[in-house]
Amino acid sequence: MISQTAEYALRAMVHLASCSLDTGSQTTQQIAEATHVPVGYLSKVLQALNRGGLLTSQRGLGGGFSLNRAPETITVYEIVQEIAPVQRIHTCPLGLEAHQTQLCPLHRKLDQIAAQLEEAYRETTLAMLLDGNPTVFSQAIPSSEPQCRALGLP
Amino acid sequence: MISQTAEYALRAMVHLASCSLDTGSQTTQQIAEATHVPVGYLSKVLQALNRGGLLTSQRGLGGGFSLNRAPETITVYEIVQEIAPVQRIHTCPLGLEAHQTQLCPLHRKLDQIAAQLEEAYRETTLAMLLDGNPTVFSQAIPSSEPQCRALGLP
DNA sequence: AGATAATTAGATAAAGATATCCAATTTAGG
DNA sequence: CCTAAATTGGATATCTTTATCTAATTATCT
Repeated sequence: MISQTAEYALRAMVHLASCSLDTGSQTTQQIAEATHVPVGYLSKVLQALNRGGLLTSQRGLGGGFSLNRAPETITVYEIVQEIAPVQRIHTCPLGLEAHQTQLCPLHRKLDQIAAQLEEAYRETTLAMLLDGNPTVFSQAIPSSEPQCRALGLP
Repeated sequence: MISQTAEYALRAMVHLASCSLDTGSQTTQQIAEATHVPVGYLSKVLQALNRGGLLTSQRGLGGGFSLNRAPETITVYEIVQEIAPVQRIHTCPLGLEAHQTQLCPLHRKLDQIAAQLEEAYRETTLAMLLDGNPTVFSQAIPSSEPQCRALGLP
């Protein structure tokens, strides 16, 4: 349903959302360890999210990535759309002239379903994906390892 | 949202459904021309649908493929499931022990959306994808070229 | 039985998604 | 101003999906 790359992007964004309350920015390394995503690949994904205006990046010592807006205002739709957009069917995949004005029933239905999928993504904000229990985000972290509290990592 | 292969499978099934009323079976060649799918590749797709019990095949002279059941009883879900199943999320993609019993909010939500997608496929039968107007299927075809009336081809 | 038409199966090629690695650039701090 | 830390970008490798081609098998009709 969603590509591996989009899954990585969502993990990273949820993690950054969970960090946005206390810590400032996170390095690619930290995000990679917290979300179990290959660091080299994650780097590309974060760059794409940055270009899309969802993140802000800071180079140099003490730099890293952080959310550009509040988690309540960022939707799954925006993230997915930046990485691997939902393919709507606006013109006939067979390239038929006759179907340019109106798609055949099959493609009309498939596009309806794609629209429904888009809608589901649009309705979901990052804030909704943080663990409901607020204490989870305020309690101290015993380990020195990078954590992903939103994903509930040990 | 759906793979190219699944799209091909759906086209072929809709075409066969539209043919199921008058003509009997259709050869791979005929289906390929009607649906604009590469014939060599379509062959593999039809084999898969056949193994899945959605089609019946007949070898030899006068053979070909035809639907195994009535179009009203075959759903898009069955077809998609045979070719490129919707990936539900039952276990944590990160392989975390702690998430085996309960997924984190992100993956819970993604699975909910996958379930909604499955449901949309389940609700759609092949019969619904035939052109609503019954006259389309009873009128004579002027050309000698293979036709795809369900897809509204010229 | 033989010829023809059709599916089946295997090997292989091309394209796109996923992943890795390394050099270049930027920035903060001593 | 120099060093360490961090992002950025380019080149490249691997895997999966998509697609092609060819030989083998099966079935029908004359």
